Amino acid sequence: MATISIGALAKAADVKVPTIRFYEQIGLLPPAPRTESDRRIYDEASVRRLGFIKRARQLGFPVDAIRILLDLSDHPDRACDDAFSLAREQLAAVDSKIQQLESLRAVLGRMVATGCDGSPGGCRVIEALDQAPAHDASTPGGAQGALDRGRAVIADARRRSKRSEARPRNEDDGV
Amino acid sequence: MATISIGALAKAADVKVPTIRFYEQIGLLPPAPRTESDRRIYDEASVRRLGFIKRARQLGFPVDAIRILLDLSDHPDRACDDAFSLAREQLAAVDSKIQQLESLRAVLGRMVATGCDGSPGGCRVIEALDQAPAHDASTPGGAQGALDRGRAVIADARRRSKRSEARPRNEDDGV
DNA sequence: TTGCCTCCTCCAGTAGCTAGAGGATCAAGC
DNA sequence: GCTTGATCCTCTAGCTACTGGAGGAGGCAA
Repeated sequence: MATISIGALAKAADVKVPTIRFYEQIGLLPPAPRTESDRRIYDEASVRRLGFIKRARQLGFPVDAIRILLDLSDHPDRACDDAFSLAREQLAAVDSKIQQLESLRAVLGRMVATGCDGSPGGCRVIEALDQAPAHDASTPGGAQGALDRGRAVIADARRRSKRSEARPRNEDDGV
Repeated sequence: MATISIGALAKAADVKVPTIRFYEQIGLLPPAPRTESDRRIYDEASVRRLGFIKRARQLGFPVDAIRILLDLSDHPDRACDDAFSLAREQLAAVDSKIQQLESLRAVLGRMVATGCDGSPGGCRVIEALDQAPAHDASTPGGAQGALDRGRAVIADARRRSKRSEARPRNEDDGV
């Protein structure tokens, strides 16, 4: 049977050598048989398996999911419900990431679109970060809520400090 | 001046306590002054600064970018070109991430849409991962190229092994 | 005083690799 | 046979941006 080295496998599957060792370490790839001089040897099946892993990673499947997918791939007789629910989950995760990123893009787009007039103290980007809630369509009680909470906490502290002294030690006094 | 504890600051800015210490550690927040019993004390400015950081993080700015943004925010007299190019870069990064995710979604969508007929050995998800290039519109010489490379490397190894013996030691022989 | 809460520092862990140190082995050319 | 450069080995640490826990000290109300 034709065997190849780890470097050749890396080239064949377009994956870095340390990544292959890493996959072996975390159990995605089985421990490779070794030569007498302790070098890993692989074959065609290894290329296929590593390719499988790489494609799954490209699709964003987390390692734990890939473990299950590999297991299912090794046992094609089993029902494939698990594979389908993993794919569905992954699809849902990708969908929600896209939505999040699109609302980010809207905010960033507005920031950038307002333009920079070069006037001192008038940077829209900084201004936006200073004041605006970043995006809270999805987070009830989000940024604005945080601002309110902030003010409430500070006011509270102010009230308390009138009654009992806080005795702060700041950077001025010695060290 | 009203001062608050780290816990109160955390609540005010809706950030976890260890995160605040972490931000201090990496220099996003200045070292907080301490009480006599070594507890950190904060004020309204801290709430604003932490809010600034939080909003920037929500927009996906990396920490290094936030460092620059904070610096610009501290010196409003400076030109804000840097802030704008950071925002533009971030917008571009978000855009490209969205594009990548959308092509992923297409592949995953096809996987899921073909449905599972429950027949053994016929799982479309596994099949797709086994064979199909995941998505290589953006990567010239991507998955298909890798398959070809794989075959070439294996063929090469086969040829070589005919000439010089490879003497592999596999799991069977002792140990 | 008791008990609970918050705070402190330090360390380890998360995901998925990637890079480097320091050393062994291999293949090719002379 | 010897040298040279490529490749391989293990082990460790680093990356991002936090998060959680251990073990101990301080603060506050009843």
